[in-house]
Order: sequence, then structure tokens, then C-alpha cells
Amino acid sequence: MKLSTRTRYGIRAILELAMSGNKGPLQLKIIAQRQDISVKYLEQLMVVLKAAGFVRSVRGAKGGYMLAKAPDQIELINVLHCLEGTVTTVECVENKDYCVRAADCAARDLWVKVQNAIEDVLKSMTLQDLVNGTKGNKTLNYQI
Amino acid sequence: MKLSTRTRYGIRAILELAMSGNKGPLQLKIIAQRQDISVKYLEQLMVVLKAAGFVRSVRGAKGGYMLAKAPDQIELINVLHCLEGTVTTVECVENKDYCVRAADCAARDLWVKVQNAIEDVLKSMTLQDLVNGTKGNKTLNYQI
DNA sequence: ATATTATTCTACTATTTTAGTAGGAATTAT
DNA sequence: ATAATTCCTACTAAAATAGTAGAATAATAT
Repeated sequence: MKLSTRTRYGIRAILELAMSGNKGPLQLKIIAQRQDISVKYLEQLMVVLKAAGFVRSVRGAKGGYMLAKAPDQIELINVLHCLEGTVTTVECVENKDYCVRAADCAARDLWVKVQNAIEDVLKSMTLQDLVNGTKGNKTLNYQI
Repeated sequence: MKLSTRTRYGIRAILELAMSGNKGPLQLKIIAQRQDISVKYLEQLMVVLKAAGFVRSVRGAKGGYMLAKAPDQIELINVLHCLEGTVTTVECVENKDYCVRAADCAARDLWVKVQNAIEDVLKSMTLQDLVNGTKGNKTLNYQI
């Protein structure tokens, strides 16, 4: 049960934006270099994050990406849903019709518990919390 | 972030064994039929569950599988580890050396939190809890 | 003994998902 | 104009997943 690189890279990229402050747009080239991710692959992830409204972009020379909202307005559960699709353990948890046994399935009860535990963590945290949590206690002066 | 069918089928299979009581061995054919799983695929999963000591088997006619321990002695965290490999979100959570950034990675901090949440649920539950939890409140008279 | 039932073992294969590459078009600053 | 950068579409390689196939082994029933 591993997270995809999409999600891992995506979170790291949006974290770079959060930690870069509001010193103008940050280029994918820079993010890719700092996080050791292929620029071309990162491009595709950013399109998704942009469509979902987490980041915005400036095209052309000196362009790049920046957060579209303040970090404390970006809930991690939403970012995860955007990158990972469903953060669901098995199909039937969200979609009871998926399996005829769902109504009385002890296994499903377990997956519901697990999924709720995951979502509770993610619902309780914003991007700002992640930034605050870094060991170096990096300050972030982000203004919208 | 989906669970593999290995894990889903495996849990359902071991649940069938738990719910069948101790009326002698249960054949894979029966489990496969009840749970709508390929017998041949199920065979492979049972080998794994057997090697890990959760079930034991009787070969030949009237043979089949049964639990190797009482259901309240079977912790779900262990079953999951057995079927799913690591129940880890990303490699670096268990293996800090995997990534040079691990020591000061805000993203990793998040995955650690998520993984702990998952494991806390699984550590707190045994197979017996799952059986008790079924809506019909099926009784289970299992004796070792 | 023989036939039947069932697990065990090894290997192969098809499908799907994931991860990444490629190339060029559009846009903007200098 | 030129260079830098995002944007867009399509393709491809690799890995993981899910399953199939067939024969060997063991126990039971007749």
C-alpha cells in the first residue's frame, strides 16, 4: 500500500512553493532540481494542482508557479484527493454498490476504520502545519 | 492508495475460516465460491498465510484449511504485514536512509503521521473483533 | 488397491498501473 | 528578435498486479 510518486512529488513540490515565500514565481526547473524530480514529469503534476486551485502560474520568462492561497487555507486532505484520486483503501468503502456483500461485510468494516483514520489525520492538517513542522522551524512569510 | 486484492481476498478468506467455527477443515473451493475468488489465486494466498502461522491445512479428501490460533490471538496488523508486505505509505518512513532529505523532510513527517494512524487501528484489532463486529452479530464458537 | 478429493509447487501470461520521455506550441520578459 | 518558461498532447518503458495452467503429493473412502 504505497503512495504513488505523483502524490509524493506533488506534495514536495507544493511544499517547496510554500517554503519559498512570496518572492515571485518559482520555476519548475528549480523545484525539480531541489527535489530531484524530472521537470517533464513535474509539469504534469502541476497542471493537476493548478486545475484544482492550489497553485497558479505565470508563463514566459521569469515565470513559474506560486501558491494560489495562503498555506493555512490549503487542507492536505484536498491536496491528496487531487493527486492520488481517492485516498481510499478499497472501492467498496466509498461505493457500497460495488459489492453485494458490502452491507454485512466484516472486512469492509475494517477498511472503513482504516480509511477514517487516514482521513482524520489529513483533515486536521494544512500545508502551513507541514511547514511549521519542519525540524529547522523555517519561517514562512507568505502573503496572498 | 488502494489495497491489493491479495490483502482483500486474504482477509476475507481468513474471516471465512474464523466464522466457520471449528467444524473441521474448510475447503478452498468453498471459500472461493462464497467470496467469489478464483480458487487458484486463493491457493497462493493461503500458502502465505500458512507460512506465517495464521492457518494450518489438512491435505487430501475432506481436507482444507482452518485457523492455527484462536481468532483473538490473531492481530490484524500482523495479517496485513503478511499479505501486503509493508503497510507503509512511502519507503522513507521505515527506511530513513532511503532518501538524503529524510531527516528534515516535512513531507516525510506527514507520511509518518498517516502511517501511524493506520497502524494504530490495525494494532488495536484482532480477527475476533472483526467477527464480533459483523452486523448480524454472528456467534463464533472457536476452540483451538 | 484404486479412485477421488484436496492441498502443494512451479512456472507462465495477460492486464493494468505507474512513471517517465518527447516534441512542439503558446506566452512573456528582456 | 531571443531566450525562458509554462502548456498541451501523445507516446513508451517498466513494474506490479492478478490471474491461469498443469502436474505432484497426500489423505480418505470405497
